[in-house]
Formats: sequence, structure tokens, C-alpha cells
Amino acid sequence: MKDKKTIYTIAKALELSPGTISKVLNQNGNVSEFTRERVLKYIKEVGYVPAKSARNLKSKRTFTIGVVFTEALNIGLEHAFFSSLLQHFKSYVERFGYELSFIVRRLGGHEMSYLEWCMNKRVDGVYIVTGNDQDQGLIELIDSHIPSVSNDLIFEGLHSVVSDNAQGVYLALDYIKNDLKKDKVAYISGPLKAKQFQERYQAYQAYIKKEGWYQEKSSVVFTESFGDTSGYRAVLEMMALIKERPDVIFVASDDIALGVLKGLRDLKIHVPEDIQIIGFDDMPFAKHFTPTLTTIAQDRLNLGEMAAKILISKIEQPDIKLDALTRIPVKLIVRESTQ
Amino acid sequence: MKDKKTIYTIAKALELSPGTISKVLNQNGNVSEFTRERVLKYIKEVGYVPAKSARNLKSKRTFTIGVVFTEALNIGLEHAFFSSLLQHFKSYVERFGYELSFIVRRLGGHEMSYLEWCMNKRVDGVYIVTGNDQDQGLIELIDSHIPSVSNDLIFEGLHSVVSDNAQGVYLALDYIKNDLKKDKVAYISGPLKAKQFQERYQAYQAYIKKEGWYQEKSSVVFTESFGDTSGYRAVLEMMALIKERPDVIFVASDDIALGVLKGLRDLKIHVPEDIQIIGFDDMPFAKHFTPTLTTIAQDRLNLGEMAAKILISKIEQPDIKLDALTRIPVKLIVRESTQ
DNA sequence: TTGTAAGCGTTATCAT
DNA sequence: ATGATAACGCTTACAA
Repeated sequence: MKDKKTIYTIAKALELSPGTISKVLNQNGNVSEFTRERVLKYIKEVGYVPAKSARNLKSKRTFTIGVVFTEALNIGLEHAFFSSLLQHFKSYVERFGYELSFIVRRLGGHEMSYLEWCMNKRVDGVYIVTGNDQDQGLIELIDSHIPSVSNDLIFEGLHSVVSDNAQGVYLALDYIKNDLKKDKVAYISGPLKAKQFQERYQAYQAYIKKEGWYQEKSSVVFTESFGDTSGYRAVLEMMALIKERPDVIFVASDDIALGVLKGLRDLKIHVPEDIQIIGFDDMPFAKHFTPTLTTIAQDRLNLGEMAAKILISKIEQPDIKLDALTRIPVKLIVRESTQ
Repeated sequence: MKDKKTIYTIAKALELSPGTISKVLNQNGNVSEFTRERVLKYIKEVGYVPAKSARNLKSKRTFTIGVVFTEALNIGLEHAFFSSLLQHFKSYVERFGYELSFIVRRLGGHEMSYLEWCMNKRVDGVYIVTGNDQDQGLIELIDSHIPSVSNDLIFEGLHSVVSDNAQGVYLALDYIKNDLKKDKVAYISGPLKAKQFQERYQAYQAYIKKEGWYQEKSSVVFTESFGDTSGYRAVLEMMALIKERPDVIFVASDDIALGVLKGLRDLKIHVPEDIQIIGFDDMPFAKHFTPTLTTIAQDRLNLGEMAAKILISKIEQPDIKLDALTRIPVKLIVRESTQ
């Protein structure tokens, strides 16, 4: 086992002072190009890496980003869509030397708010993978001076990186119109308390209105919650109440669409022969549904990486101003549930 | 914003010395019960939490566990089964004040081995969610003095917490024999380079032999890899070569079983009418397969938590000896793919 | 351009 | 039982 290396041992080996080593490590201060090279070379040679704890202690920076993964759903990492965002975010920030730390509500026996936690841990920034916008603690956090970014919530004062929901809805509806040549469509939405479902619903309404497509009261159903069970209930309700059976049902998320598919199967309504289905998200499993699901693919890689990029720039260049909302384009993936 | 709290501010407020505060925080040293209570109460009141970086710097402990998530599969958090283990592990260790940090191979521009990383970060222990047992770097890490535990790999010198694979195989085969009343069975195995697949295969062989069940050469097929694509190929191969069509195919993992289901569908072989399928794992999506999958459920909660528990005790009581292998019972979940 | 030295907030070892 | 004080390994003025 190699013995412990510190800037002192390095300084001694190179007959320099610790301060100088520190300067080359932090690429600031004045160091001659020659010394710089020499130090860098030696460091690489012996595989030295600065002790984070010491650096953090002194510099008040931790190179750590706090992650908010809402506990409402309480499935955390098991949720495929958000895990995927997190995965991409993580890979990106790691390239810049940051690491992630999940924000936990209790530390050392003391129950604490998000903000308290972040201040105690001295995270450099906060990444909200998914959160609950009713959560006062979250709002307090967002309103604080700590840089933050979200891949989910959208609201005042928070920088969000989200999919272009309106574009997604138009893509789906254009496809129904131009390729499927249908115009009797129904819509199953997630709960409107989520801003993203609001956006999708508004776009849907706008499109329908513009095209003057047939709609009846039950052509739109809102689910109570987010999972497939909600979708199952919603489609049963819709089929029970609707007068003219739609040609296509557009479902606001794949999770919900999974339940819709199941509901239709139980009703002996065939997909895509009797009714065609289009989802939204392209969650990893959508391609394994039976039938495989046509859907609007969110660009998870881009969502996660863009959020990472923005957060890092907010941390490292606090002065530059950024737009509060970044939209990531989506695209249509055609599979078996439409034809 | 409350002002920053340190043991100094606390000491001052309570008219004590910083050292005393430190002592009560660390439950060691001599502090009168009275002072203890007083400090504890005050700390809770103002929501103080020790600055980790300072503590780490001084104590050489980080209360951090390094996580190895093999890069071979390269899907990391997106893999539902392992994410789930990680999630449970995480929840458990957090209750004891530990946090997780993913082991990354390059830090600050320097490419490094697992062991180097762990030493530099000074993690207290290592958790291998999933790893590649060919990986020299991993082996070096395991052989080091750093406490470690695995939920996947099994080998010399490593403490593993894994499912009782043999029990799982017996459960499935007993079910086939006693409930399904069948005895013409085939087996699709994952690659034997994974120890867990070895165990399952051995148990299968032993059972078949004991019962004297019919087997031909193609009654067992090994996939090349882990995903559903492998399963698809394997079942096509099996169906092409096998002489007497089996009543039941037992598949060594749900991931692979997904592909098997798809393969059979393409072959117009109905499940469960023509052939019944039993998987292994009970990954979160198995209940959404079409048909839903009968499978051997691994107890993910228990696997993750037991690994956590063991690792913490190895860290905190290095002297006590533990068995090198902990088996977690599995159970049979009957769904639509058998009848 | 480089060296010196004072912290950063803890813990741990001595004194008291 | 409590209080001073010296590390821990780094950053950052400031001095040389």
C-alpha cells in the first residue's frame, strides 16, 4: 500500500512549497509553466488526489450536488424514468468532478428541512429529479441562494429543464391526423396538479379546437394518480361513459398507458385493431408492452445532461443569467399500438 | 437564514468548551449526565449538525460507503432489479448516518483503480451491487482491508448476501411436479460465468436427476448474455432443435424470460396453453408481462437490507467474525404464465 | 514566481 | 468532569 500523499509530501519531493502545489491544483495563482508541468506530471505519476474533506473544509465548497427525489411516490430509484434522468445527470456531473448526495430528511437523529440539510452539507447545488410542488420545504429550498435545477417541477424562480410537451402533443395529434387518418380521439390525462400534465392537456385542447374534432364530455378523463392502476380505472370509466368509441386514445404517460392497455384487454377491445393507443415518455419498458407502445419519446439523456450543464454553470458562474426554462425536443416513436 | 453553527457557537451559548460539545456528540469521553442532556437538547433545538468535512478530516472516517455498480452492463441505475437493491440498501444505511457515493473511475482528470478511489475518498466500506468477477480492479479492492459486501458476486474472501438459489429452483420444480403435474421440462440458463446462474443450473441438474425426468440435449440452453434479446434467441434455438416439446420452460431470470415470451409469441406457441413459463427474480415489471409471469421472487428488501446490516457491522465491529455467505429465502409467485 | 502562515470545524490528548 | 490545544490536509492572503 503506497503511503499517504498530501501536498506536503509532494512539495517536499519536488522541493517546492505546499502553497505552490495547491496553486497548480486549483489552476489559479501564478505558477511558472515549468513548475506547473513538473507538478502535474509528478502528481499523475504517483496518483495523488486531493483529500476532499480538507478541501471542503477550507474552501466551503463540497463539489457535491444534493438530489431531491420526492418521497411522495416513494419508489425512488425503482422508477425507471426518473432513474434514467438521474443516471445521465450523474454521468455528466462526474465528468466535472461533482458527486451526488441524496438529500435525506434526517441526519444524526435530527429531523431537518431540505434547506437545513443542504446548508449543513454545504452542497454546491441542488438537483430536483422529481418533487412535489406542494412541499413547503422544497419551495423554501428553491427560494434560497443555493443554485438549483429541476427536471420535473416547473415554477417561478426555479430553473427547469423539461420536454417540449406542446410539441409532443402536436406530434402525436399530427400523426393521428396525417398518418392514421383518424379524427375521433380521446385523451387520458394524469392529474393536473402536475404542471407537465397541464401543459399537455392545454396543447391537446388547443389542437382539438383548431381542428374542430369531435369531442364529448367523456373524451377526456383525468386519472387520480400516476401509476398503471389509475390508467386501468380511467379507461374503464371512459369506455363505460363514452357514446362514440374513439379511434385513438392518447394517454399522457406510458405508466398510465400500461393500465389503459390492460383495461382494454379486459374489455376485449383489441389494440390496435379496435382502438389505437399513443403514450408519452417512452419509458424503458414501453417497448415491451403488449402490444409495444407507440409513444412520444422524451429525450432522457438530453434532459439529464442539460440539467447538469445548467446547474454546473450556475454554480461556477453565478453572474451569468440563464432563461428559467429549457425545453428539450421530443419525438414520436411508432410501435405496434398504432398502425 | 440562521447563522452558521459550530461546536464553538454552541459551546459559547452554553458556556462550555468546544471539546465538551465534541464529547457528547461522539458519546465518548466523560461528560456529566446533566451537561450531556443540556447539550443534546440545545443541539436539537437549533438544528445543529456537525460539519462532515471537518469531522472527516480529523477522524479519518467519512461515514460514506462506496458503491460498485458494474459498468459492464452499463445501464446502471436503469436496471430495475439492482436499482431496487440499491434503494433498500441506501434507506437502511441512511438510518445509521451513512451515505452512498458511487465509485467513479476518474476523479479530477486522473484515471484510477477502485482501490485508489476508495482510499482517496476514504470510504468506510464498499457495497458491490453488481460487479464483474473478471475485473482485476475489483478483486484488488476486495482483497484490501476495506470492509466490503456484495449482493451479486460470490467468491473467496468476499461476504455475499444472495438469494437461496437452490431453494428457488426446488420451489419451481416442486410446483411443476406437484401442482402443474408435469414432468417434461426445459431450462434456459443465463451465462454460467455468473456464479448465481451456476448455482441455479446445478440445482436444476440435481433435481432432474433425482426425479429421473426426461431430458434431451436441447432441454437446456445457455444464453450468451443477460437481456431479453438473449432469451429470444435462446428459445428459438431450443424450439428449433428440441424433439419433444416441453410442457414447462423454467428460465433462469425474468429479463431472459421476457425474451422467451416474445420468442414463443412469434412462434405462435401460446403461453400458458401450449407451454408454461416460470421465471426467476420477480423483477418489478414481471407482473406486467403478457402473460404476467410466474416466477421465483427474490426478496429485494431483505437482500439489500441484510447487505447493509452486515457491512455496517463489519465497519463498526471489525473484530467480530461473520459467515462469508448469507442466504435469503425466495418464494414462488404464481401468475398467468402457468396454470 | 514562490514561500509562509493563518485558518476551516472537528477530534483527541493533555492538563486542570 | 471540563477546558485548552495540537493536529487533520487543504486554500488563500500576504510576504519575500
